[in-house]
Amino acid sequence: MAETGMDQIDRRILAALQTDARLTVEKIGAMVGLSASPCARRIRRLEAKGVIRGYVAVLDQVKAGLPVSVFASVKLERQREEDLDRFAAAVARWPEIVDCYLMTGPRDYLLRIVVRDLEAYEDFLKRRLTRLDGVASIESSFALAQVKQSTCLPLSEG
Amino acid sequence: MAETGMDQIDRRILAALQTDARLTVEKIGAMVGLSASPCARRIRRLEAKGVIRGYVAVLDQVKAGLPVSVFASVKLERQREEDLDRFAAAVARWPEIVDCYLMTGPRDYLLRIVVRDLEAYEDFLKRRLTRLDGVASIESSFALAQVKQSTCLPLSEG
DNA sequence: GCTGAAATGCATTCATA
DNA sequence: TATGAATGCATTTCAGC
Repeated sequence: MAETGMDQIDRRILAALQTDARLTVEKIGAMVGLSASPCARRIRRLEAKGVIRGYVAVLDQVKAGLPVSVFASVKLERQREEDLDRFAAAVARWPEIVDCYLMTGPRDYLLRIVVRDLEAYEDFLKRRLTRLDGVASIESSFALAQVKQSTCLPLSEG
Repeated sequence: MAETGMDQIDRRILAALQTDARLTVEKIGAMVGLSASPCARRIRRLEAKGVIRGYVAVLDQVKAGLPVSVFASVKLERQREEDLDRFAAAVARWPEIVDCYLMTGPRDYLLRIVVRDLEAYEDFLKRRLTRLDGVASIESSFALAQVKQSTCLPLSEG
């Protein structure tokens, strides 16, 4: 099992920051039963250990003018390390791909691609994904709506 | 096409905040060619319009002790509004489900579920998902690795 | 490792153009 | 609608326990 070295207070601090990163250390401290300075120290330590990767603004996809999410599952012709590396490099390069997972099972990757409309997706598919060396097949599924997007991992224990 | 009412400066501010929400308004202003106060005003306006949903801490799933992501595609027995609503309510209730999309095609929902290990997933499946009324079938695919997780939407134009 | 107080630095507000 | 100065507040640091 993975040892995280965190106690219950750390997890409660993380839960608070995953909900609202603008909370003051004083308020977070009050939530977890600590005063400001030790609370700040714990947060710095979680940052230094890399548990906290960063702080970001979360946008509304629709209001930002990018309402369409497409899930594309990709199968490669070969799964040698160099094939995987080349695919990962392309994925990192293209901002339309917002999420990418290496998967078990018959399909190698699952991507989430964010675009303005279906025409933009067609364009991305034709000019980018299908032109990439080593891609054997792509299956696209379209999201009609985002039912839930949580920024909080389920940290109840550890 | 969706009218966002944003100009190029707004988009560049959003790009900066999606990368690092801790940037000072002064630095963001410098990036986009504005001084602190008008830059702050634009940010408040984007918050008020709901383009910016909030500010959150992003965690490293592995270092937080929750290394496993499972994608589950769910098919319901019926797709009446009340069936969809009931499913959405359950999804909102369960913190293990971090993402949920209503999909086109033969499968109704795509979920991402985050757990500590496969045993925890089995537990979640048996005690929660499969027990939910109206669920016809569930197909699970496991992520071996997270190749990319971007917090930035591709805002290049709009 | 926590507390509480003092100091630093940033965001916000306001007067001005 | 932008600027720049002044105010107010959060974070950080430090002395003490």
